[in-house]
Amino acid sequence: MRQLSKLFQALSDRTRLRILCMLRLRPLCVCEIREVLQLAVSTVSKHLSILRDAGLIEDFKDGKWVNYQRNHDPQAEQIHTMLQWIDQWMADDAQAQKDEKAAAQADRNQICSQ
Amino acid sequence: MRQLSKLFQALSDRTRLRILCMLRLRPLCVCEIREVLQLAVSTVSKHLSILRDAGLIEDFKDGKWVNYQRNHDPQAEQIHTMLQWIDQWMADDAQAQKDEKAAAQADRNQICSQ
DNA sequence: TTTACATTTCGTCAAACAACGAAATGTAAA
DNA sequence: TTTACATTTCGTTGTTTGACGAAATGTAAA
Repeated sequence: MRQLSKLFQALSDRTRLRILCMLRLRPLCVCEIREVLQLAVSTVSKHLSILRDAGLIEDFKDGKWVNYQRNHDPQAEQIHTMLQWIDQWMADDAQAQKDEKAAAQADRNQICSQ
Repeated sequence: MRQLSKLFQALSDRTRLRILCMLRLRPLCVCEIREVLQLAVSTVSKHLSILRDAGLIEDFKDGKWVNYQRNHDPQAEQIHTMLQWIDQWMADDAQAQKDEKAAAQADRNQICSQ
């Protein structure tokens, strides 16, 4: 039950729901997500660690970047069901659509190192 | 999205998850739930109002008692899916089983008016 | 190894939250 | 109407949370 409440706790923040929606598009690095959300990098990093600790996303490194993607572990059936359930709920969400659009145009090579 | 984060916020507290599990058994009044949880009545009432505002449960009056049950509105498909998903996750949860047992034995006519 | 820079960790602050008891509300029986 | 009592609302308190900037960490190129 503790793990379950932790999962829901991770999902109870709108910023984190926005991140989950963005990650439908493709894996994103912290600065790409930061660009869309317009929040401090440390804040975004914290949100990502909460989503990861809840088992909703995972990360993989690519040079100096850390990419985040939705959990692809085939073991985690319930997480996948939950993510699909969220996708369904958010299907027509204006903010999510706006964010996905912005994320699609975000390019880490342009955004970073400013 | 606001409604969705509100739903997850309601689900992010272990006490409220325990209440949802108890309500699998039958509709319960505040004092029966209070008996199982061993919390102040005002605290339980607050938890119930949060679950209700999120659309997870509904109440109906029976004399001086207010009964709470899981949402039975046939319109609320997504809520039902979510409740089933939670049931599945909690299927083997020891605390939930203990609570359901305690709730089964709780009798409002004995518990109340002490 | 030095440098550049993406990311995480740390410390702080204001807002939100869960708990409680006391007071208010509502309902049914006396 | 008075009384009893289940429930809700209100005000307070300690804890958790989300935000930030600064400092620390890690990685790859110079």
